Amino acid sequence: MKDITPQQNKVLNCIKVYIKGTGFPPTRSDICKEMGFKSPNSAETHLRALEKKGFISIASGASRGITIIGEESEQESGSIETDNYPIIGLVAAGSPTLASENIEKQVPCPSNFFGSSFDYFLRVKGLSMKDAGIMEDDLIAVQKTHDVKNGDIVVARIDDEVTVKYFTKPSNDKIVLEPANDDFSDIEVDLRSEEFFLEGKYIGLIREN
Amino acid sequence: MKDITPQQNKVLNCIKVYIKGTGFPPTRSDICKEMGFKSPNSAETHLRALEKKGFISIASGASRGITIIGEESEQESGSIETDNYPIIGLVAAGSPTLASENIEKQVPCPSNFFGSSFDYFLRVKGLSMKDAGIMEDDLIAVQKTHDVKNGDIVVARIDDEVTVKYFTKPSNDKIVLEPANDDFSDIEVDLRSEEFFLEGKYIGLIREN
DNA sequence: TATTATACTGTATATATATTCAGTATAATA
DNA sequence: TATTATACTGAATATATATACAGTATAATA
Repeated sequence: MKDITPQQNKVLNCIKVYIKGTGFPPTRSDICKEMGFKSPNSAETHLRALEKKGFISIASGASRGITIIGEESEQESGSIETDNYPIIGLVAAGSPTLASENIEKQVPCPSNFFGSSFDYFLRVKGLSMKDAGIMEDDLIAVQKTHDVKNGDIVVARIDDEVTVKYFTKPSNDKIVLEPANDDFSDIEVDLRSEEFFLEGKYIGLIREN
Repeated sequence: MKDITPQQNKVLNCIKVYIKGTGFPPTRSDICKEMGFKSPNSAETHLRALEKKGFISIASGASRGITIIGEESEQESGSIETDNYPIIGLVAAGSPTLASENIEKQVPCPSNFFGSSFDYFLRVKGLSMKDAGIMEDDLIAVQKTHDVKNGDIVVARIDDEVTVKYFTKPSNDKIVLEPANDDFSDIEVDLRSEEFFLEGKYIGLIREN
């Protein structure tokens, strides 16, 4: 990061203030108004200088395409590593992808909250794991992994159907998914004929009341 | 804040994800690409609906003039209001005091994690609330309050015994504490003869596996 | 001394973008 | 039944905006 000049610093600051105030970056013209410039090119050259020095990035062709770089780590002393984790709706059919249209919202959560790391929250539908204390609309923290043991609670996909169950693999070509509710029956998967995909492992649970 | 439709929620999230990724809001066209729309007017009408319902504001005439409303903490890059909350062991006898000898450990947690604010975590002992999905060793977030309604799950103390149960107050001098497990019976408290203290209200739950 | 970076004004323009208008269709509501 | 909200396609357009080009001027390098 090269040295910033006082004037460039003013411009950079004016951009930050603008974003804080409006939620989106300024145009060249906006910067002119804020700084008192009379030509949009004044803003342009400052932006290019700031870009060259690594303080901002400019999306080519896009309007208001200014991104402030390196402002993530403004953490106070003693603050904890917090990340945003997406909540994904457990749709009956289809993979719980991280595509934006499936994301209910992002929630902040300390990354080591459940001991093990995890990748996303899945909103539970149905009561098939009721006796394990997993209720409808609970959020389960899911770690994307294939490393599961017998007895683990897993998120699995069978023929586009996503489900949360106890995992057991009694033989090499067979997997049994066991619910924790007498009203439901075991799901037996023959790996020779059926498609089975392990989405991940249950790490922890959150219930918002 | 009126009800949001699932599709509008998807659009709102797509905007949030876009801002998170780029640092500036999307254009109508950007939203179309993300959502798979073929007409910019699809994005436009969704934006106007979201604006009408108070989820966003739209700056007239400005490009990318979308501001997410009511997400202040997430707006500021990275820093989320995180507090340390004590975990208190639910000992059979005695009040769940915040005295240091009762504090198992402090856990970091965003202060608005469960919607409502809360004061401490209580580690659950026993299975009396099993059918409500509250299992042994779960952590329940407790808000110190006396403002409870019939049907709320509360943390109560009767003669030095602390318990978690459903709360009902059928008459002015009687309180019934109902377990969520057929193996346990209701606790009826006669306020004229017995000591009853309401420690707080159940706000949410965390399970570390 | 020539070159480069800084710091501007002023004009021009291609295009990125918001926004309106005209439709179609479905479900919910009054 | 008429109306409103939702959920889209498709086309058209005024303007908001990035960006290039032509200058001027000063200070700091090499």
